[in-house]
Amino acid sequence: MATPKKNKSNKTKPPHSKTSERQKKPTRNKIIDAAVKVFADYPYYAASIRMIGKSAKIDHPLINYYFPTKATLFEEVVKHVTDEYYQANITWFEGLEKLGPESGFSLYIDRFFNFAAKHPSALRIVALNLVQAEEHDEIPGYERVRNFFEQTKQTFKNAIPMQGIADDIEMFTHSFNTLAINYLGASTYYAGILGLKPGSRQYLKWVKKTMMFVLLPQLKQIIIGENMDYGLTQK
Amino acid sequence: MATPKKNKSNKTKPPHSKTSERQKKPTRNKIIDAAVKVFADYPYYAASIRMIGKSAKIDHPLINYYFPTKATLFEEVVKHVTDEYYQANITWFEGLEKLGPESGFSLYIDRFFNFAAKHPSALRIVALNLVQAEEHDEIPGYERVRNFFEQTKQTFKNAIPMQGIADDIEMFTHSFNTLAINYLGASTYYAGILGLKPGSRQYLKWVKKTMMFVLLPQLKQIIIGENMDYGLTQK
DNA sequence: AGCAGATTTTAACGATCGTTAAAATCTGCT
DNA sequence: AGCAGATTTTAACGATCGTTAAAATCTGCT
Repeated sequence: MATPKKNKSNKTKPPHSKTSERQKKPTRNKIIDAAVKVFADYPYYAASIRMIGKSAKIDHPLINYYFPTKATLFEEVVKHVTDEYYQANITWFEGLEKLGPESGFSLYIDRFFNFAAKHPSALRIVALNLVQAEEHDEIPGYERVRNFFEQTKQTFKNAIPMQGIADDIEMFTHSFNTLAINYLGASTYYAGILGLKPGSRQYLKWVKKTMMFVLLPQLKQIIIGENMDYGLTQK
Repeated sequence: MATPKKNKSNKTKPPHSKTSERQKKPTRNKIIDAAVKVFADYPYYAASIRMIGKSAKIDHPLINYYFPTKATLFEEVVKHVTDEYYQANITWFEGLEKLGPESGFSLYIDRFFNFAAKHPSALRIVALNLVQAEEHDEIPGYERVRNFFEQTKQTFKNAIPMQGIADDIEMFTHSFNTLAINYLGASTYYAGILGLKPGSRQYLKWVKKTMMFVLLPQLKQIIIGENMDYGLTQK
């Protein structure tokens, strides 16, 4: 079997077409885009190469021409969506340091939700593949799913000046991520039990209200270093 | 195909054997037990009848004799583990009303963790099957998974006298459940990113600390009806 | 002992899966 | 025009899936 030409080093540009550069969409990109959608709907083992082929409107063996195995494709997809998320996440912090905890947190959530509405796949893919059997082999791209939390924690630490102790910051970011992944990545479930539609303004409003209700006090504690002592100090 | 004898109405007791009643374990129970384990490790579509047969040490078509379809078996499993959880959850509240929010919450979590250590399947099965594709058919037992949150909310409301408004209680229980399902039902993931072992004392200590760190202030607010005003009041 | 029904085993079905091989077609260059 | 290599299509593979049918075995009763 011939291997596909690596079109990185020898960039054979299309003669600067008027339509957007992204418009010139080679097959490989079509496959990635379709795979992102399918893997956002089905966990790794339930998603199939044939589903992706159908979604991309190509014959499914063509996928193996660009990605030798299903595992390779999934890794590429996880890399794609988590990188996208990682880059966006950095921008959500811009200017927040001037705002104080409450309005800063509020604006951060707004930016976050705005991204999630446009790119729902990242959180869904993480949510779908986060739970793993203890005794069995890992899913191919699982290392990247695992890094997801660590990345956001670092971005948070770098962006916001904090006096809180490291443990508190870790507890905060893990809980924020967990709630975000569930409420946005599994919105069908949570909206369902609330009697709302997953993408509706009402539901997103509830999620924001809930995340601020639950996490704002702890955020204040971390940022300003106050010890409000909710009865947690042990000594 | 013959249908299995319903051994509910005509209880053909074994002649009160010395060994425990549960010891007399007909095939049906062996299948349920094996299915609980397999469905706690693999999401619905990834788990197979053959895995369950192997785990129960029976030939796999025998499963179809007791459960006509995989869907029927899964529903039975979800019913089994959520009922078990529901019954246990009620007992965890016993005596808490005398204790005040902090020590009460602490004791509740201890009881909860104790149960989760002995019966890890319920939370794992919920965690594994909670995320659903938006456009496609539901998993067979999904209605019961969905009811899971509603049940615990009602138990909480009945057990603890509260002055908090309904919205606050809903935000609290949903967030508690979400964190509990993730931290205990997907412990492999979270323990992994913390560098701890999923079932270790250290990890469980971290989870408890985190849940109290995040949720105790809100619990106090709900129970005693105080309005501590973390900057959330809007009017 | 012999029967009837319950239970278990064995074999096989059609469907779907990821992957491979080979043929067919397209593309850019001489 | 004709070639070489890249890309796409077609057909098929072995493996696994849930389910069914039929035979084999077990169980309790007369």
